[in-house]
Amino acid sequence: MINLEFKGNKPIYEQIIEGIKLNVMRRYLKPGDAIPSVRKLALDLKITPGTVAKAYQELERQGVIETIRGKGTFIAEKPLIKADEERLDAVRQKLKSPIMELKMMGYDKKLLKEFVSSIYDEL
Amino acid sequence: MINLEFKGNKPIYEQIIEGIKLNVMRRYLKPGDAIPSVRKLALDLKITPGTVAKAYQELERQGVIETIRGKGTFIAEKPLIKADEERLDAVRQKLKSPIMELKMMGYDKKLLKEFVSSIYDEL
Amino acid sequence: MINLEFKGNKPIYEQIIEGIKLNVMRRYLKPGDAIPSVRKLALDLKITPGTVAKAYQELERQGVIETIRGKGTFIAEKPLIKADEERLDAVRQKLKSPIMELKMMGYDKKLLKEFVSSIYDEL
Amino acid sequence: MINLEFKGNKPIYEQIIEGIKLNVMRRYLKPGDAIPSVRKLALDLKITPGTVAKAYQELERQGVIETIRGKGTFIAEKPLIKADEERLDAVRQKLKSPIMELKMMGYDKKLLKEFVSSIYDEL
DNA sequence: GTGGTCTAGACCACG
DNA sequence: GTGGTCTAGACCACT
Repeated sequence: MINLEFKGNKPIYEQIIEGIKLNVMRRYLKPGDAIPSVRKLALDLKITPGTVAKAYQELERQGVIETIRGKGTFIAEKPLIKADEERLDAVRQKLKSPIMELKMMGYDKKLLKEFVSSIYDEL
Repeated sequence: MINLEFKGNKPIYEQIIEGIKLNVMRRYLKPGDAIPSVRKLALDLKITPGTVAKAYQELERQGVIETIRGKGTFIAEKPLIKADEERLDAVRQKLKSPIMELKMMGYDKKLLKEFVSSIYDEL
Repeated sequence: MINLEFKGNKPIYEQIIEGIKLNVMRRYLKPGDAIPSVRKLALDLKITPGTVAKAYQELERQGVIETIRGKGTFIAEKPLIKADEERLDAVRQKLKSPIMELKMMGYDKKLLKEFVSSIYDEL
Repeated sequence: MINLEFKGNKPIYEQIIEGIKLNVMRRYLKPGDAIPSVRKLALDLKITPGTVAKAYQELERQGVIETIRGKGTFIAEKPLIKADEERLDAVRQKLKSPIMELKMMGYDKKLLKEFVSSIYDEL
């Protein structure tokens, strides 16, 4: 369900966050669905529970999942993230540097659009 | 010439790298131009020379600048970064996560393209 | 495991790089094997961790080793260096001057080949 | 007569040394021939006289050239370098690291020999 | 003057 | 525990 890449700089817990989000976007996980417990997912992914817990905390903070004490963890009713100004700006910052690299590689606006489109479709 | 953000978690040396690239893209720095010496830029930015040196070394590795022993550092004749497959893949990975966030916010492909276009134009 | 020569003018971090490569070539270190942590190797070699870190980063850039965040550093699955044109040209440049010296000493092609063969076998 | 490469790590004075030696090996400069004065060569190469002086000093130390006070500098009668143990060992050391890189690139002994042969022929 | 290397410490995020 | 980053100094070779 989630593929981890241990080499590379991306923190494991962030990969879990994105993995869950990907499952939501692809409708493999729907609002109300249960997701594995911290312990179970940790076992499946062969990592320590602390790392999974960190990911779940962040997902809950973002409103993607909800934990119900004694019952488990579930996909939120509206797992969409609100596009508020602050969040958009953060995304803008994250996009800035790779787009700059593409520009340095000689990519014009058209090529850039195609490039991001192809990534969008893969999700 | 270069603005540093000490708060964020982006390493200072990376901010220097992007700052120089930005100056190159905006044609404030042209091929053959000298850039500030390691020590001078360190003084200007109020950081240690080692941090600037690290940034310059990475820029040289990428072919953006060239250092001439005992003389200084200069913008390369062709400060373009080679668009080899490996590098493109790295950029792809970097773009993936913010694009995913936009998708989670409900952005469709058209909005995404507009968004990245506006960032591209700012550079 | 690694012998350092502090007198010579060869940077310590380069000696570490070559030392690791030597261990890989001689199969003392195999793909997947862990190599000493930055701190441990620094203690062993009686140098500062920063110097070891610099060596490890360059080795990773060359694809010889891989670091896993929070876990350690390991020999890559395929610790071969890619023989792209750029790298071959760099090696060519490095070989040029010592070969010229041999020629000045009266070495002909046959002797030269024997000489480099004997070095190759030592590795 | 001598081509300098300002970018790249090789010191200018070493490039001069090798340049003179190359001219000797190719018989463009023969024993007894005069070579340019420090000042003239410095002007030609557009560098400072100190750098040329450093190169000439080293060449004289190696017995390749001879300075006659008030008359100028000349190619020695026997500009061959003696192949003593010490010097051979130094060359061996210099060859070691690039040969190791070739081995890491997958070069076998046969390929290595061809590689050095081609360099030898270029000189 | 220049950049390159190294030391001896420190703090941080990650697992 | 791990590696990554940064500081505040120092010494070196080169031009």
